[in-house]
Amino acid sequence: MTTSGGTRQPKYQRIADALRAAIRAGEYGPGARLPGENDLMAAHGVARMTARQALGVLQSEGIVESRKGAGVFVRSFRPLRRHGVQRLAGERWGAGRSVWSADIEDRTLVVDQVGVAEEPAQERIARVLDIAPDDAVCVRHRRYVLEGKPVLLATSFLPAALVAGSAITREDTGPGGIYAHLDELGLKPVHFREEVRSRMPSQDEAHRLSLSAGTPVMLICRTAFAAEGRPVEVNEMVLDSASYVLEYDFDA
Amino acid sequence: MTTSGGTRQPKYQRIADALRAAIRAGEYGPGARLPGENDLMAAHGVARMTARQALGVLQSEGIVESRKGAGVFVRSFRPLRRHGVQRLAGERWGAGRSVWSADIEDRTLVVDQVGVAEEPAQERIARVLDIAPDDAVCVRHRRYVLEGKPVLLATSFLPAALVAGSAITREDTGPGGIYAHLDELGLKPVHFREEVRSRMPSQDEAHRLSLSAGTPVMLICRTAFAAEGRPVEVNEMVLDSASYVLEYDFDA
DNA sequence: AAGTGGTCTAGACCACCCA
DNA sequence: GGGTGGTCTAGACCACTTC
Repeated sequence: MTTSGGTRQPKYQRIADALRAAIRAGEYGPGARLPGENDLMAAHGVARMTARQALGVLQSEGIVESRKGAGVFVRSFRPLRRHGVQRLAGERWGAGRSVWSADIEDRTLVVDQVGVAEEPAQERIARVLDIAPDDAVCVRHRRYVLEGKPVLLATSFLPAALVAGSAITREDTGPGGIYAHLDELGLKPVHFREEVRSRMPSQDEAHRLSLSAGTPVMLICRTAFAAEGRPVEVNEMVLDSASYVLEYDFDA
Repeated sequence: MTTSGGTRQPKYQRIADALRAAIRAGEYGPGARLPGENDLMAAHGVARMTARQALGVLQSEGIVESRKGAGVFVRSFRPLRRHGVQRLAGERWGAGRSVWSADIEDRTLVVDQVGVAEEPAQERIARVLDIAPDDAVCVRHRRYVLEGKPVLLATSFLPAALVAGSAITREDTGPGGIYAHLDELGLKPVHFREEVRSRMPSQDEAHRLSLSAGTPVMLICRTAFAAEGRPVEVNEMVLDSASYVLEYDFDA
């Protein structure tokens, strides 16, 4: 080992580390503009691509966001809180409000896009709903927007045989939402299972949620069960992870 | 506009799209090796950095993984299932299977690293535990490993005043976990709250969990409450999102 | 030893944002 | 119009894996 030895670190990492430390120290607060590519080239004596790579590190860590022609800025977060358990308490959807309208704090979620279709069930959906593959399912898609920014994509699947002719198959379900209508059909959901994952978004998801680089999505797959364990709905949700905190309360 | 016109797309995106489509079509299965930088340069007539950028897109989407000196490979996933509410898990609601059926279980989690310390409480911890800032807390850190791969970092915080002298303050707690010992102290947890988020990992987290690029972490902050709503433990967990599916079961 | 991905340079042109 | 980030080139050397 020579005198110079030690842990060799790439230049772009050193630059990224310095910027990250400065951000953590509060030198650049939320929304602040970072030194640009030209600044970094001059300050550290590196080529353009190296300065870019340094900024790319922070971007893919999700702590920084670039705006074309404007600069690189520190991101800020103010997540919504989603209550997994109480939000589905019977009182709430019995009273004629949609479950989502129970959402949260002083900011309001708005449904932005709605689509309803009848399709043959994909295999994994058929398995969960306990129906034959290619049996028809009612597919309801919605996008939710918070203060102009899309934050949630939701797709519900219901066995078409159960909901044929009901308001569930129409774009505007009227008051109460899906669960109130299932109740009217004698299919009141009494149990729920939610499975939560996280991954980086597909291109399509990133586009539909206007996600900036370095922002993962959370996936919630919720299955609603009526009496006797009969699955009546599968709801696949894609959430902007920068906009949500999920909360689950339960007893030992 | 010339004959070539149309929607202008960057070359690296076109290349990335082609590779992604090939992977989705099953042309490259899990673990398969993709065309390397040199292949892409030749096949598409682009410079090295452009080929690299294309592969970088897939890497930060988490669907591909590069191994230095070896190549770029399609990633494969086999997540563990973590049951948030154990008492309700099982066959009771088993009429419909879960979406990620097949896989899992029978693989064992092993604790890899343990550390115990007494420290002044950070402000956010003090607030949750309902103690004064800088009151002493017992901090227990653990890392869990699944088949050689670290998948979970957990840090527990308990008010030092409650657990002083008990086995909880020792590295080896002996038989039974923390909750059994809390029970012996008359502080049996009867209620839990879990808050779930997701984001890209810090450098430190990525290193301790051996995460490859494009892999977010899930964060679970669990608070345990004893009788009368008294908070007795806060457990902050950092999970490799590629290794976990969280499941929550609850009644309406 | 040959091939791979990782780092880095010194240029270039473009589209976009803001003053 | 001047500055910004986004794309792209044609080279180079290195550390690493694989054989």
